[in-house]
Amino acid sequence: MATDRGSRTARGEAQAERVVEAAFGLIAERGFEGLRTRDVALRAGINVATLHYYFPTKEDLIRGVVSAATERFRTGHGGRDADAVRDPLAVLREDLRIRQRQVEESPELFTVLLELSTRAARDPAIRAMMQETTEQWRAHVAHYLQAGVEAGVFRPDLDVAAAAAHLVALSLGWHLQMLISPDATASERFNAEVERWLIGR
Amino acid sequence: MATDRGSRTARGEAQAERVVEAAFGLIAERGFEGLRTRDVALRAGINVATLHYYFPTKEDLIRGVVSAATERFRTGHGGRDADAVRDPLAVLREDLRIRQRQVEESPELFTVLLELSTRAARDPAIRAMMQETTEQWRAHVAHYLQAGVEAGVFRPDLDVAAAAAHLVALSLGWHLQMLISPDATASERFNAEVERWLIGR
Amino acid sequence: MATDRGSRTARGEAQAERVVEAAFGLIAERGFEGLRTRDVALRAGINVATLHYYFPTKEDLIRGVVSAATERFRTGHGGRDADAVRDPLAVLREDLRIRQRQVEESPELFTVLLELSTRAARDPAIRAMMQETTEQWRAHVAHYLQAGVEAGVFRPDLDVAAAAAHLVALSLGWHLQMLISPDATASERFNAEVERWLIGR
Amino acid sequence: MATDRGSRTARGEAQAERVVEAAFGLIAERGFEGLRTRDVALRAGINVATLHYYFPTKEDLIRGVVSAATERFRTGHGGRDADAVRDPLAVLREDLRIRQRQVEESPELFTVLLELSTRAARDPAIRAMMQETTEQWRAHVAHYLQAGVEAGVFRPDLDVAAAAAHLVALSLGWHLQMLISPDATASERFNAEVERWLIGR
DNA sequence: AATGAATGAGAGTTCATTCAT
DNA sequence: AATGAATGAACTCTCATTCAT
Repeated sequence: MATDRGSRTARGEAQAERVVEAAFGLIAERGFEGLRTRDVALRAGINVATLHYYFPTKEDLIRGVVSAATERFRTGHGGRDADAVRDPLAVLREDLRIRQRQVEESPELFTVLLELSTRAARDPAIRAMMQETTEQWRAHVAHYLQAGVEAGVFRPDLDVAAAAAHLVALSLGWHLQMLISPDATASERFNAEVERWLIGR
Repeated sequence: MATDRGSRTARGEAQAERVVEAAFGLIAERGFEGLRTRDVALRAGINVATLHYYFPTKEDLIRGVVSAATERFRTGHGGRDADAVRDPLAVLREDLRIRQRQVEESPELFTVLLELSTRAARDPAIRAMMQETTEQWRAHVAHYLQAGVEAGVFRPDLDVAAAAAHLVALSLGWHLQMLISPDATASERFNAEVERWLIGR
Repeated sequence: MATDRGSRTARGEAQAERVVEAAFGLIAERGFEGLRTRDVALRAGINVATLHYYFPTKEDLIRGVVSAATERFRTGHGGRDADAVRDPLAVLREDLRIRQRQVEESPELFTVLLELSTRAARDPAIRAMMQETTEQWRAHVAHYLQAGVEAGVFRPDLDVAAAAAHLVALSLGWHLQMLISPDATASERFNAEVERWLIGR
Repeated sequence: MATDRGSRTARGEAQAERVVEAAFGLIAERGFEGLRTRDVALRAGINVATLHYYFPTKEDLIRGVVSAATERFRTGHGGRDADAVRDPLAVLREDLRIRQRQVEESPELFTVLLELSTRAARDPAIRAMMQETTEQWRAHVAHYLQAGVEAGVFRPDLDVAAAAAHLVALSLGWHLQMLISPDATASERFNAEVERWLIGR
């Protein structure tokens, strides 16, 4: 689903994904500046011309990477908890834990997302894709924060909307920090402080 | 002080700064990918060869930009309040307000800092410069948070270190969000929520 | 008869002609430089690989176009008047009129022939085909000019061979002119002058 | 004068001309299709990058060639006979002879001009340059034809404008013919016939 | 201190052609 | 008879950098 060329064989689809995967890895390693179509093709085990067969321009390829990266990120927040939230605090903890694990297990995802963010400022197509992702995330957070307030688990005076935005920004900023100072603060104390804030003691 | 070539005439110094300024602007507009020495020289009103006289390599120029950007950023947090903090809450508010104003008045600064962050992950020299900056910032925040706790303005159980890291990450994440969704949440409600968190009602 | 692959089914023949037709159109529109097998295939409604089934190489395809173009051109000069010419002046006028109409109705033919001419200088195979065409044309003109001289319609001292070559060159040059200055001179006055020249009043 | 970059050293100017010269030669040899910037640079004794320093795009280079070719062609028709024409018939003969010599001595000029003509149909900038050239040529011919009519050397009923266009087209067509059939008709008989036409016996 | 000219080493993209199916 | 996929070889153009002046 990286791109949506109407006619593409199952095999072709797999190839395209392999290409995106290769590009993803290279962006993680060398950033956007260091992204060379030739290297992507090499890593994907194909010829540059073949790469262009799947992604006519480098821009298209990058869009494919954005699509893959945001989708991969999305799987982080469970998503389909559209209705009831039994234990809001547990969900919050799980959420923080998932993010933590994601950063530890696949830090490249965040490196890439950060690279993409700088592009988002200039490329409307990318911006739209990333906006949708953060919006979903914020909505997800707001959902269980609201449930927590109603259940009396979180502070009754919590500004849910602001807090959700706050949490999202916090996560983003945390990851950004990690790029600059990989040896950052202990996350346990950090998370504990977040809980105290939301619970209000 | 943009760069530290010991020997440079006053006029030369001014030229070098003009060049860094030009590079800064171009990074803000087009990102790192779009940075061309030729364009920098053009904007600075000189010849490319002349640019290379001042900055032998592009890397040198970028280092100059990092240095200028971090310095410009540093002026944000008052800095010289090394000792007493009369009114911690006022300082917090002032701090949040300053950041807000900075984003509004010179958003390029953050765009550039974000670009630099992606580089920091790969370039130790840049990383060191950026680490120092965020470290100073965190120390500054921790300083007045501590004062606030001691003065009984903030929650007595506040984990000052974690909260300081939290606030810095929050700011960074907020700016990052702005790049993706320029039409962000109302900052007043956001700030109010931050205060409630720190004060604990 | 576009190409001469002995064995080709009726359907295959039709396909091949459709391909040549497409190539012809594209040469007219974009010239030789702009001729891409992919585009030809697209316009012919088939796949590039299929095109190569009919025309193994691009060169083969071009030869097919030459063949089609010269044949189409040939239909211009009546041709089979091998023996008697009743009214030489009428034939001349008809000839000039036919050329005029051809240019107006299908200018692409001349555009393509011109493109082919530049190739003829370098490709002996093409040169041979084009030589034959112009030679036939010249012979046809010489035929009725001779008849006209004998019938006393044209000047008795007319150098028939030279005049025939003259007329052919004139037509070619005229078309060439049209490419450069599409808004050319009125053809009536032009034709009248040609008549005066041949008749000698 | 190939291009008109405001600031260019005498040496730079010479280089640019050498490049155009090289391109001219290659077009003559291989046509437009065979024109490769790398080969042009090689023949001019410079690096491809240097070529692009003088001519940012291939299109620019081609325009340079057009400019050089038309200028070179223009020197054929004496030009500055703006006023009196003593001996129109002599001028005509001289004109025909000059063209003949030009074709013999530098046939590439015509090969190139023909290549350019096909481009003229698609590129307005080139078309304009070529139109101006043929227009000047036609005006020059008309000038001495008119003088000849007035002097009683040429037929009194000669349609000067049509005849001038006729002569220009004739020359163009003649050269075109030469590309297709290099072993063309004897030019003396051809020229004699032209004279008879204009003189009217 | 400054610049026009020059360049090596790519970069992205194109294209005729081939091959497995 | 037809096609999606694949490729080698090239092509135009770019860019940081150098050098002579």
